[in-house]
Amino acid sequence: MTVRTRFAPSPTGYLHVGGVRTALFNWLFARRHGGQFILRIDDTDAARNRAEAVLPILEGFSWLGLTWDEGPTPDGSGDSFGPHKPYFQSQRQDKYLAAAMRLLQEGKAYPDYTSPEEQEHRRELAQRLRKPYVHRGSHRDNDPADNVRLYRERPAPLLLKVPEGRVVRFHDHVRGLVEVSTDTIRDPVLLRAPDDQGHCRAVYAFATVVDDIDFRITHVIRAEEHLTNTPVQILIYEALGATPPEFAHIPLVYYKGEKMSKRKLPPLTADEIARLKACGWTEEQLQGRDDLNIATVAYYRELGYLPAALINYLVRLGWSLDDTSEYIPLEVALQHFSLERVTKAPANFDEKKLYWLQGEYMKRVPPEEKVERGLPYLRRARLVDDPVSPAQRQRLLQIVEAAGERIKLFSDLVQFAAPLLKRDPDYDPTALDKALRPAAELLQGFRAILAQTHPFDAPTLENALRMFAPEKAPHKALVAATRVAVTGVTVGFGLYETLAILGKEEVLRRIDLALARVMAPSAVPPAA
RNA sequence: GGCCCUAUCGUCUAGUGGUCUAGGACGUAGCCCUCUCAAGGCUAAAACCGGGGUUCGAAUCCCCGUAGGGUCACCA
Repeated sequence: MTVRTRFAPSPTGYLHVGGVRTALFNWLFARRHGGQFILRIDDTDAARNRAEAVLPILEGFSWLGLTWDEGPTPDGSGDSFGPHKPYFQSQRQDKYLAAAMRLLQEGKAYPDYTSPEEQEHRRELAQRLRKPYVHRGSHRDNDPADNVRLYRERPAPLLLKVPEGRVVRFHDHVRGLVEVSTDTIRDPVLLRAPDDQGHCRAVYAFATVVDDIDFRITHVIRAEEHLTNTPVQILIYEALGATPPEFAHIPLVYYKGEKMSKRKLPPLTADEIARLKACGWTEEQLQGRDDLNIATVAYYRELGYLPAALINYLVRLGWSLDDTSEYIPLEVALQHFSLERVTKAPANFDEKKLYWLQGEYMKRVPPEEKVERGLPYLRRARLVDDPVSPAQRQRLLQIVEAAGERIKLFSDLVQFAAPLLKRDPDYDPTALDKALRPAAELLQGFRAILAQTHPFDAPTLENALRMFAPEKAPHKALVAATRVAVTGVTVGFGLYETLAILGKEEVLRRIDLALARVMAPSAVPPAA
């Protein structure tokens, strides 16, 4: 039997990194065993059933390269592809209904007419007696035929009849043997009470089992929060006469010691907002993007992370290849992934480590690609024309090559290119004061040398500067002063490369500009 | 509260009774390299939750605590 796994997100409008990790484990497991990975949209809850909320999830998967063999079409139109379509639960209600009716006729399910007030009352009573409340509905022991008739006349929540006095056992691939007494399991709701249109829609726990049987899912790999759900589902499998799949419950992803929840998304810190702004976003634009968040895939995509780095980070979160490997490209993970090496304890999401891995992957990206993928950020920051001229592209390539490993994120291109692409440098007052002013005369002297330098390339320039200021201290001072003069700031990639890229004319112009600022400070009266 | 799960450096992890004076990585600190910043090199600080067993021997097995978490929906 070929392995078939699935990931079943509900359409929330964004892709959560915790969800991606779960999906990734499913994907890896299926691919490793030459099986299929299926995507299904769990939208049984009408309130969450928004077509436009599916697309960001599909786009996220496509961006990450996690391809699915069956499921929704990638365009988010609501269509599906694959032998068991449709793959939207909202489009499969007839199947749930049919399955539920079968259980009703067989006496394995029954309508429950217990009022919510009565249920609440019983719950309170049980609480007072310090006993767990295990709900059993009103018509549990009726004759099945009577129940069928009754249900037709007066629909109500349809409940599964949980067998009493039994122990449900299953072997979890991560947790080991799990055992639960059925006496602690309430009769679960299969079908809801009729809604305004009279439809009795399936509840997730039921729909998921019907679908997993239908789709021939062999391994259910999901987050640990579903662990206590599993015995109930096994009971549903049994009632439906199906063999339950294998289960593996992987630990949750935490953030700062708490579950990285879809509901309570941590707000962006000032630092994170600043990083987004550095990508060219404005405050107003960010207001409307509540999907940009340390917990969403969109956030990392926006900042200019590589999908491969995110994938590598996520696969290492709760799984290890061996005792030393950290850099684990997808192909390698694919060859070695096993559920046996999945950890049991929850894992904290560490942005710093993700950032480091990103750097490792970025080292292997060719300069041309860095330019290409940095372009959207440059456009947003209005640093390049659209479309980019060949000359501009050439200059960007020089910048990328000079910046080298300093470019960790594609969005970093903005910060390295901006000082060179802007008309005039934005002079940082502190830098001007500290680095330029004390070395102004030195710089003036060096300016004359620069005017004579031929050719205006990095090695020649370095030579020229070293000849002009051979002593260590003046050398350092001159480098700092020149850097501030031509870029406005104290940090950046190699000075000689910077000068060469700028070209002689522009360098001289900028030096004059800077010198004018510091040479005539007395002319500017202090602000009143 | 009931049921269930988990527990090694700040963080991610290796470790499946002796090779553990516990290994790797991120992060942190220091030094080196150096025109600043990155990158790189070297070094350092840093952990087996507590208590009982079992055993010649326990991070590893068992029990009890403790702490954290999940779940108890006509949410998924």
